Amino acid sequence: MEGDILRGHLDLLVVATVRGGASHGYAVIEALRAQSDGLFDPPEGTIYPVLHRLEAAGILASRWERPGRRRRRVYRLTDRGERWLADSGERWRRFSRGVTAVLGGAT
Amino acid sequence: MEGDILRGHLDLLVVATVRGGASHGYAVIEALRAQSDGLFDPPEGTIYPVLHRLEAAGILASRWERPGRRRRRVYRLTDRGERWLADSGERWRRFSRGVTAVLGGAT
DNA sequence: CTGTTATACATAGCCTGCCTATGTATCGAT
DNA sequence: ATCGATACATAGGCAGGCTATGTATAACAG
Repeated sequence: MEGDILRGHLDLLVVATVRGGASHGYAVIEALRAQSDGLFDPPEGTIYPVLHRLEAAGILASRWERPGRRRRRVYRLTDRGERWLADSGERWRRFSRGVTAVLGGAT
Repeated sequence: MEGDILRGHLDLLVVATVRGGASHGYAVIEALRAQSDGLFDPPEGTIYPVLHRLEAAGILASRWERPGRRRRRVYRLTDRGERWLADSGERWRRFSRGVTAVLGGAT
């Protein structure tokens, strides 16, 4: 990956993939890779702690499932998570506009 | 400011402002604040180490100036810095497209 | 049936880099 | 004289993404 470029934006990406249908940790990783066309490919050691943190913050909620014999922790957005996602999306757009403005015609 | 949201992108922003005419550290801070419409307002303790790091990396070069009696460290882009800026601008656009793609219609 | 790969989770510890706090010095305005 | 703005610098805190490692189940190749 490209350094720590996700720093500060990873929570948003993870919540967005859960919102978009990625129900458990492993699926989040695959969704990020697929939807970013291979650009984002975070290791498991990055994603699982993020999911725990987001659950502790009340943004996600989880329950265990076992579709075969293998267990999965399945996540969904809480109401608070929905609001958080909307706010964070707006924050991202502001940030992105800010960077673009600073870059200006320079590049 | 909004947490560590600049993490991983600050070097790009600083180099872009120098490229855009901000010749010394204090001016970089003001340029970032002005050009981002107040969104980015990094403290001096953030910017000066960045400038030192960028100079050590051969991206910027500096010399001392004293327009009055007060000294300034005046920066310019090296040739390598010009190339680095072009590459980093491209990296930023890829990153931005990636995030937008992951957000999808979700927000 | 054994080894390898994919699926699925988890945590300890490292390291980067942005921030807070603090210090120095010059200059204009009050 | 004092305060704010200008201008530089560095030490130390700390969040968070990454590496490394460990567990377990399933599928498939040879």
